[in-house]
Amino acid sequence: MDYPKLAELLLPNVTTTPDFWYGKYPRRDLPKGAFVTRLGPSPTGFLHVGALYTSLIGRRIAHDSGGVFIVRIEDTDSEREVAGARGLIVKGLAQYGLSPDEGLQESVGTVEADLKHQKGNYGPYIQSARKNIYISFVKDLIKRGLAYPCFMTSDELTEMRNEQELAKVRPGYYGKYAKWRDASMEAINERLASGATYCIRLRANGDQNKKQSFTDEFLGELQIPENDEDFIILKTSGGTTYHLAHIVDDYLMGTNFVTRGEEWLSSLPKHLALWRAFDFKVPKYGHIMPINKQDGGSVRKLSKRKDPEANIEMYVNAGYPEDAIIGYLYRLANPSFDEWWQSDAVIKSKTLTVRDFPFSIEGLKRGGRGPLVDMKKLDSISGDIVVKMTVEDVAEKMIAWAEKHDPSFAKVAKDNHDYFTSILSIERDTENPRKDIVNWEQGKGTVDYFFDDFFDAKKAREILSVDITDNNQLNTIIKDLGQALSHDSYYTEASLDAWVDNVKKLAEILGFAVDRKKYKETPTAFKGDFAMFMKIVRVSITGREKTPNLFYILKVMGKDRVVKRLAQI
RNA sequence: GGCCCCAUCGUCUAAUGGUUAGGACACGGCCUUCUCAAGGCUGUAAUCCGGGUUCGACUCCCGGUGGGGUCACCA
Repeated sequence: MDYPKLAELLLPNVTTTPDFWYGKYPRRDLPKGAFVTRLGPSPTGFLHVGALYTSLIGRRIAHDSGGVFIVRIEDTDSEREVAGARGLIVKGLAQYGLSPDEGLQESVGTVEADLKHQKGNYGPYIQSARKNIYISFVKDLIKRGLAYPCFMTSDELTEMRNEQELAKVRPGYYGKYAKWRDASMEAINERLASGATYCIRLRANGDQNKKQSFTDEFLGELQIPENDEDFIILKTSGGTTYHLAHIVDDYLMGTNFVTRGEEWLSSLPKHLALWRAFDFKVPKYGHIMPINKQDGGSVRKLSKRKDPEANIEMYVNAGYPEDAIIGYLYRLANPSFDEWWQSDAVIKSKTLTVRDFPFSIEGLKRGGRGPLVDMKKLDSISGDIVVKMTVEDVAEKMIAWAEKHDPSFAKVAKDNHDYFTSILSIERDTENPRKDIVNWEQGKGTVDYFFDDFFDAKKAREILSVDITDNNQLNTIIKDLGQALSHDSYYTEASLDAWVDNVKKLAEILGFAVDRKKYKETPTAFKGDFAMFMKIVRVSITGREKTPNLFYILKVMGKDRVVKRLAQI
């Protein structure tokens, strides 16, 4: 068989050769040990948490080594492409501070338009714009007898698979099932003349039963079979498949450390075969275990379709600070995060953030099992992050969140900005600050009652009625309370202790026992206790049973508001 | 089903032949206390099963079992 002739016959218009592209994309001049990594998202929907996770790891490996992090849009399957998805990817990465060194910086619409917003000398960074590159390499493979056309129709393929299933053999286009592998020029010409369409397959030279040892940077040494499958590298449509694009792009772009999801592990033999077919140096590979979720009795990969946790949008909507997500993902990548995060150096530092975590590739080397999402752990990390933020920062972020998700709250918080910050300041600048805000949505719920618009007098009455069933008695207590709390002393007391003494006196006057010991000895006497008195004060001015210390609440709310609320009950 | 990978508290994991099997989150108790949060102290809780090898096994070997991934002209 005259392979060069076959190549010309099949792809007469392709005049560029691999050599041309090698000249156009020279080898990178990087410091020794520098890694070039990349994310290859396909624009099929929202930005997946797994993509964020993979980016974080890949980007960190590149930057820690003085290398480059690339984002290449992998849109070789036009049918699955979702409009606007490129924008979601670019924006999402930027929001989490994971923008690439090379790749799209912005997505404005069409591929052509987006290409004007890319950075880097190894582009285009959108695969659909690289077709002419791929085709040169495909032609080269045909010319060297390493690839050939296959005219099998999808019906024929299905039939073949059925036969294989019946015969209980491995399905696929390999060995004796590779019908067009050794077809004669005559047979090919005949099909071509009849106008038949075809795809291009790699001529495999491996043996499925032979194992090769491969060292994955994260998973360690693996035994993987050789590739014996004549897989497709160029589809009938003329588009390339992922496999071919992966090798051509990563070679040309100088990727020397491929970080990708573990689901790719099983196609590694194909990729190895391709690197060898081109005689390229095989880069390092690190396969990342997927983030899993407990679903009933079983565990499965976080699903784009079924799991809201997979969509970063969910975390944005709930108002988690970006750093909380980053911290959580770091913790998934390197469990040593916990130790670092809780070290004195970090706790006492005002400037250290999760971004300063000393990430290590070593920390990724663990059992080949993906972690389960743990929202409680996320909350714990997030709470730590929020408590480290300044009050102004918290106020600003919460308002920004509320403007999108709770406009009425955003308005009162903005209109009463000073009041809002003093609310958020409660028990904050102490040695052990309150850590009760985990995200803006939940945080809003812990402070909204300070605003009259969110104070529920009816609810307050309901709660109190449970303890004090006699309406007249309750009215009397509240009336007395209103009168007493119209004195400035309850709002101006400097120390907590003095304030408590003052309030205890008031409780006694209103007929409540203030001797705590007595209450402890006879718990049933609770109703007459100081604690009960405080509960009445708390509920009647906040509508809540759980709030920060009343000493601070009175101070922040001020006399007028407190008295007004007591009158409403 | 074939192939590949994996197996320590509920979860994430530490301990690479000798530890009372450690930590974090979650959960319980106590302290503090006007409730909550925070904080301090503290508790419950794990080496999948069965065989070897060894003076000694979470650790090494074999076999089960269980879980995950993957088997496209999708990435």
